[in-house]
Amino acid sequence: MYQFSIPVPVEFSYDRCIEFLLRSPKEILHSVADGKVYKAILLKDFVALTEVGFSNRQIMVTVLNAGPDFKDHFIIEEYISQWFDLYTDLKPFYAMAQNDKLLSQLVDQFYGYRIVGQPDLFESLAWAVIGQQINLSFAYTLKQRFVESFGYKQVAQDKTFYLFPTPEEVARLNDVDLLPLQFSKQKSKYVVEIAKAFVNQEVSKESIAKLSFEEAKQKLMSIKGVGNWTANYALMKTFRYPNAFPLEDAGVHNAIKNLKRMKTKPTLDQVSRVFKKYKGWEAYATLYLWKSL
DNA sequence: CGCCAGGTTAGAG
DNA sequence: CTCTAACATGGC
Repeated sequence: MYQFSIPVPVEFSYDRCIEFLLRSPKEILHSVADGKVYKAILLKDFVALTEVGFSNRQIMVTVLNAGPDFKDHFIIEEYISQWFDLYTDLKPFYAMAQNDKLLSQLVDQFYGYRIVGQPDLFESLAWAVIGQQINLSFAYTLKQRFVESFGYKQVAQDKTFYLFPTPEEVARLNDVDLLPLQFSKQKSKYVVEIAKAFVNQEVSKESIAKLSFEEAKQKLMSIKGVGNWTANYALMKTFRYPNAFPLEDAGVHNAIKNLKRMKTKPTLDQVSRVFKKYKGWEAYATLYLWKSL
């Protein structure tokens, strides 16, 4: 095995991020045991089976199936840094949120909680589409079936590691494959459309990373099935824009309704008005509002 | 049984 | 540009 560590910012709580990783028992792309996370990470010609722990303010990484001469550890370091959003400086966000009625208590209570994301763009978009307009529990059921059916599986050291299906694999699918998993026709079509966009090289993480925020959003929304909510979800979870904002998100609406003790959910216009205060930090405001639910 | 869920699209006004 | 119906199925 091969071990290395990653230092973390002061404003980082490993425990809060683990809480998020534990939010569904049906999660299949990682497992948590004894405070450690187990996840398969795809490199160019190697599936790294990693164990992630935390001590002395450092993320401790063990690549279970690599030798001491392992050369690609920096790729895994980059992946994990993106996964836990270690590059974002949260000081300005906390300074703003401390004085905000809706957020002050939340940022105090969940200090150091970061947007645990998806460094893989296809996974991010496909997962967002899977979660469109259905409850989270059912969304995890669909994801579990999808990954078990079309993803990569490897068992090692008593644990099962899965990789999300690749665009190449998903581009070959259609209704006949996905309807039995209880995807709707619409969801099935969208997921395959997205996969094809990757295979056609119409979109890729690298090419979209070069664009501006607005251009990236438009590019993502040009894919059928990717609307404003999904595009912003990916901009937040994959590209790490702190100003990405899924305006239509039902969770955000419910959080505002609860915190402001409203009788009904706010209109999109009211949500926009609330978020005016969070300009530049919409993604993190969203995260902490979600956490309030 | 009814309402809602981490929405999107196409079409009408 | 904004509003609406249709999509579609489980969770509670």
